[in-house]
Amino acid sequence: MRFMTSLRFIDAVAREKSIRKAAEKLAITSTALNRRILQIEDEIGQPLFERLASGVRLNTAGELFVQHIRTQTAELARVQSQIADLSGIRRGHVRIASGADTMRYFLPETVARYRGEHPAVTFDLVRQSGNAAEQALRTLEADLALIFEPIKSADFQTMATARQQLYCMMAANHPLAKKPVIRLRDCVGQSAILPRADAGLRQLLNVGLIRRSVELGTVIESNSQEFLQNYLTHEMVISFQIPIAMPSDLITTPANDRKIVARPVDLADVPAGILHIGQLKGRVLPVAAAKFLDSIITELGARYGDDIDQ
Amino acid sequence: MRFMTSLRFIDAVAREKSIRKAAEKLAITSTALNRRILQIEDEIGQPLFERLASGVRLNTAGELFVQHIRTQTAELARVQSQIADLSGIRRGHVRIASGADTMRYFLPETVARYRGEHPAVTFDLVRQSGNAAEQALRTLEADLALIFEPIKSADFQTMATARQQLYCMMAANHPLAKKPVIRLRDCVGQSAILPRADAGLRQLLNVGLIRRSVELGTVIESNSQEFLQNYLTHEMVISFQIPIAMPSDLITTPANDRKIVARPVDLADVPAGILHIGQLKGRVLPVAAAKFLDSIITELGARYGDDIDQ
DNA sequence: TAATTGTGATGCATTTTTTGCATCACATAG
DNA sequence: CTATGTGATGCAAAAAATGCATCACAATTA
Repeated sequence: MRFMTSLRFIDAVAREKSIRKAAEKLAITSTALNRRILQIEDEIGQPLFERLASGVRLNTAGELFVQHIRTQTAELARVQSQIADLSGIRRGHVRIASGADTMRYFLPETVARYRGEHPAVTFDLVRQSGNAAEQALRTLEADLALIFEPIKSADFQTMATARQQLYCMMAANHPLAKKPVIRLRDCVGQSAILPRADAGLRQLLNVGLIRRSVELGTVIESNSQEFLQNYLTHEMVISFQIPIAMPSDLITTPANDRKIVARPVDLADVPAGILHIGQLKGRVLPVAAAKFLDSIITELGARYGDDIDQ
Repeated sequence: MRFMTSLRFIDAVAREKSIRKAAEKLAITSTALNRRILQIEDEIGQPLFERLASGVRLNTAGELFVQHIRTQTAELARVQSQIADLSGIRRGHVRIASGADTMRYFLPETVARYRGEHPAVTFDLVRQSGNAAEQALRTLEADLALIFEPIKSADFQTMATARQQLYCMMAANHPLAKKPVIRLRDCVGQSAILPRADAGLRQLLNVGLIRRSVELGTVIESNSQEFLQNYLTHEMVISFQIPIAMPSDLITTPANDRKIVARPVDLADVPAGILHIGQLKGRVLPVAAAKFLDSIITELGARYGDDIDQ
């Protein structure tokens, strides 16, 4: 959209906090970019950026204007998506910010199914922390966010939730694998490998551990779920995971021919955590994004049945 | 705002339903305008207008896009107004659609007072029927509307109301002028000059006349309030008016040195009508318009005290 | 303290885009 | 069938945007 060029440029400068850096990203010279900004400032009647020795920074007027640019950009995308839908073929671009949990299996499967029906819809999938995902909704860099506990921003509008019971994971020949349900006291003295403290799952687990006065032998911490899962076959350790971050058949299929098994942790020890699917409060999503949200909710319903809300 | 040019042009074409006519209004050639439209349509990926022999007409996609243009334009005005307010001097432009009642004395006085405090704010005051005023809010051609009974659109968000008792007006030497309060039965057989049937006041009066089975000798109908008022000094007739459409001192000042007097009609005969002040539902007004709305409410409060709501 | 590095701003020539004129193709009304 | 209106298009002129070279300034580094 040609008429959005100047606005896009200003948004880029605001994000980069530097005209030269933004110019590089936009593949134009700083001269041209600088001129466009000066022109808009001239039209507005006052500067939008403070000029510092190290670059630029939005002033109050700039904050207001950039906010306007971002909402208008999102609105335009919505209208375009709506117009494209008129022709029968759904087009559009859906931007999702999510934690690592859903990036493993759930989103690949759900996106693939949706794209099977609507090949003209493209996706951006950004893995980031819950805080960053909420922030991405606010700056309109993302349309949807999937966040596993906790939600901090008042701007987050939950459109659906899924209760996720904690599962204990281990090698199939691990002693605990014989139990159908794991109690935390069973884990006393076990070596454990855990996600780092900033993960929602870790916080959920910690609360349970403290309540039951159980201490784990935490031998490894990692923010890579793949590392945690693949390590289980190399050492007799336990780990924890929520269903949505596990291969879809790991819980349902008998464990005969599996190297890794998952056993539920008793809900009395650790209550189910909540996966929140939501958007920026008050925003009207583009058709493509709104329909993909429907897909997510349908898929969650098929998987977790009664554990879905809204 | 340079970046709005193409959008403004499209809006103009949509309103004129003709590229050549719009081009003339915009003071450019139809060639240039036509090219801009083709370019936007190309970027959108499908046409926005149907080409007819007599001009052009928005198709469904165009309707959506033009709606977007109008909200975006209004939003931009809001942000600009907000930015201007940061510098201490309030700037902006307020567009008001209103019936004739408030255009006579109320709006001139209220606008003048507001401009006394904020000379950098400019105004558009468009006198039109209630229906047209509501339509102007919807197409974002107006920020505020003042409508005296009835409100028809669900998109109209009432921000304040003022109860307006009906007054009977006549020459000071008219027999009815001796009564402090007029009953409808007093008017039987009197010659009356009335506003035309599309005015809210006329509808209000009609309901009372039917209920009390009173028939007036309607000798003149006119949609010019000035005509009605000024005619009172030339013939022994009565007319009706609401306070907001009368000079501010007509009711309060003793009638000794007046040629025309106003007497309230008993509320038991004709209930008070409601003057609605409102905006398009859900819209966030520019600072200048929002503050002027405050001025209106303050002014109504000063005049009519307890008869104000919200 | 002086040199270096990084920033945004600006004059000028070049490139790109927009505009206007003339004209076409088409539909409708007389 | 003609006259009048419509939007579309080729081409040259006008206007706008861009890139290069360079300036002025501030912060950092030697």
